[in-house]
Amino acid sequence: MNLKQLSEHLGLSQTTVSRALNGYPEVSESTRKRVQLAAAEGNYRPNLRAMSLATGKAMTIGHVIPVADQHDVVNPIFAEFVAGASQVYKQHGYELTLTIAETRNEESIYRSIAARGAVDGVIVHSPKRTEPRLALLREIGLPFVVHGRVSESDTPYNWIDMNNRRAFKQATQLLIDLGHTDIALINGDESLNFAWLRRLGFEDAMRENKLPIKKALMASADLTETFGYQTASALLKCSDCPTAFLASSYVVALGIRRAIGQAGLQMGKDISVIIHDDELSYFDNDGAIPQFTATRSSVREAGILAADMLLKQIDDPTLFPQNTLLESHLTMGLSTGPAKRA
Amino acid sequence: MNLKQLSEHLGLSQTTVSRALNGYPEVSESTRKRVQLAAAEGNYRPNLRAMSLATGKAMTIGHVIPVADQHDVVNPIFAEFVAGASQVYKQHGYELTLTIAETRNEESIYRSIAARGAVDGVIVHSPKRTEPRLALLREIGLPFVVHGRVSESDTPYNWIDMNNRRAFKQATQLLIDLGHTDIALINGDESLNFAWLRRLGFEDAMRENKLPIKKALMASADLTETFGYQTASALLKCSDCPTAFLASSYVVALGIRRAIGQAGLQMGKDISVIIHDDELSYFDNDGAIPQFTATRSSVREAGILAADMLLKQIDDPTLFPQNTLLESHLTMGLSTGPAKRA
DNA sequence: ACATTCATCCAAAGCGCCTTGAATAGACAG
DNA sequence: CTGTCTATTCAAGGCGCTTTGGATGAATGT
Repeated sequence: MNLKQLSEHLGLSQTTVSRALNGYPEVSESTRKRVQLAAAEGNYRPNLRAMSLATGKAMTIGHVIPVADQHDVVNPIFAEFVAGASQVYKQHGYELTLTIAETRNEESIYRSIAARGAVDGVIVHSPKRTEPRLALLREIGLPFVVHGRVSESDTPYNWIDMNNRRAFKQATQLLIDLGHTDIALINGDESLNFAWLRRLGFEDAMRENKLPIKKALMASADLTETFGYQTASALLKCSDCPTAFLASSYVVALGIRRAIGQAGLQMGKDISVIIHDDELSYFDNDGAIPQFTATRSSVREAGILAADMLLKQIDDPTLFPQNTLLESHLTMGLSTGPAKRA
Repeated sequence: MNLKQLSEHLGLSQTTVSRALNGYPEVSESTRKRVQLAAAEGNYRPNLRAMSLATGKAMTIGHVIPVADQHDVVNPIFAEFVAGASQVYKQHGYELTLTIAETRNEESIYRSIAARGAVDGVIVHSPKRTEPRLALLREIGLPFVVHGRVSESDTPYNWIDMNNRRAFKQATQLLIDLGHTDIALINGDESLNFAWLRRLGFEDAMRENKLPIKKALMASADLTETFGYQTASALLKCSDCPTAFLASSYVVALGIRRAIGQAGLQMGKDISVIIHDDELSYFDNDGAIPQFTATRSSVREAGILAADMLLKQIDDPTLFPQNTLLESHLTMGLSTGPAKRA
């Protein structure tokens, strides 16, 4: 069932039917009713392609997920973020297309997306400390919202981010207050800005408390369970072991916990751990007392807000770029305790 | 830059330019070269919407992810599956759109997708034991591939699945061979077919070995860490505790491991655990000896195969439905050992 | 009675592409 | 030199929708 058929069926012109369905005022209420009824009966849905060709709007948002190569780790937070964003899109009649972009093709992929008219805007995931994508997207003229910030950018742009620096400063301070001085930071890839900011937050706190920042206690890589395990295992064997760990994700903390257990130590007693918890739905770090002390921030919520921001920007391109900085909540769990003096 | 502009720039008709770029033979090689060069220079990409309107093909595949409600758990395997599938789509010039469908709207969502002409086919995720979606999609006439099988379906359809029943039978047998008789099954939601089949596999082995199947040792729910922890904790307190666990996912096994540790027991010594491992990239259950004994099957690989199957089906709609049954590999890890007699 | 307004509705153009059917020109055969 | 092929190229229509610019008739005002 398409517009033509529907209009013939009703004995009306395509114009009138289209207007009736799209809420234009130049249609009498009685015919509008009639049209709506017939459309519902015939299960009529305007063809998205035709519509978008006619209006010039794609009614689609692109999510571009960067990976180093095809076999790279897929960051588990994407699914959760996208789950949030997609709610918003659905409400506004938008579709969501997903593109996995290898870093080396990134530019051509963005250009292609734009030139093909496939999307009205994109969400930029996993920004690096310096982001060539911003300039690229501006040049192309494609509206975008970054999930995360870019440290080194002068020109304003849309972003939504969690206050990584503050969260990790706060978490570090808590560990220091508990008496820990040798704190290890198991961080994400520090060429990514979120990880970089977390490190700065960590260093902020250490410096303010006049504690030495030891390179040996900092590691940075993809946040896999194995990375957490191996790094923590090694650190727990060294001469002056850390008494506390700061973990950049739940997953990596699982590895740390494994290492602690294997070393015959007890988490929350011998060794303290604080994680950043993105509140992934299958790791509900919850219950009466959460197992991990954590800085928490819902990445699904971030997805909702980012989608909202992007649609607003598309709706009104003259809008000045928006920013949203989410604060995390520090919640006490079972994984922290006072430092044991060596 | 669109076709018209490009053709005017070249002093050719749109027909010729279009044909030159799409590889039709009615164009001299010299002009084809000229056109290709100009297209590359002008960064010309055919507008996807116009193309799809003209050809009637959307050049897009839909992935529809069912959830119970908006706040539901997002299964972590989707991201990995999609990562695989998207490789294939890219190679063939297809886009991928993602839709999260609440079960209660499912029918209208599929109908809407089809009527809007937004996709050429869909991947059906998370099939239940009985699937109204199959009949629906057939009625609509939308090509589809199911990731998983539906137990109760007479009519053939495209699917790709892992041999869940066999995998769990095999895993159970291994535990039995190690001397375990009280084996707990921590399974996914058994209204979903994969979980149902795993249960059948488990029961197959128990029955063949004349061991009692105890309802009290079987649990079924969303595969979260907490579910694993709580269930295992409870089971380890009961009078006749299980000496082994069969876990339907890595995540749920993490919870089980936590419970075991907390009970003062040792995994692989006091209690054995076998998991099914979907080989998620951030849980590389690998190394010299994997931490978990597991039946393994790459869900990313499944995504690749499913996408391939779907594109073939779209390419030739007369094709008889294809099936692929993947076998899992049982690999020994640190989490299993001989049963300790009580 | 005539001009003017207003509420409805419609015909047709256009979005950017592909594709059918035809035209043109050069090559070749008779 | 004319007729027939073949190789190239083109004009125009159509995909399904929105939207511009009327058209129509009834209602209103003078």
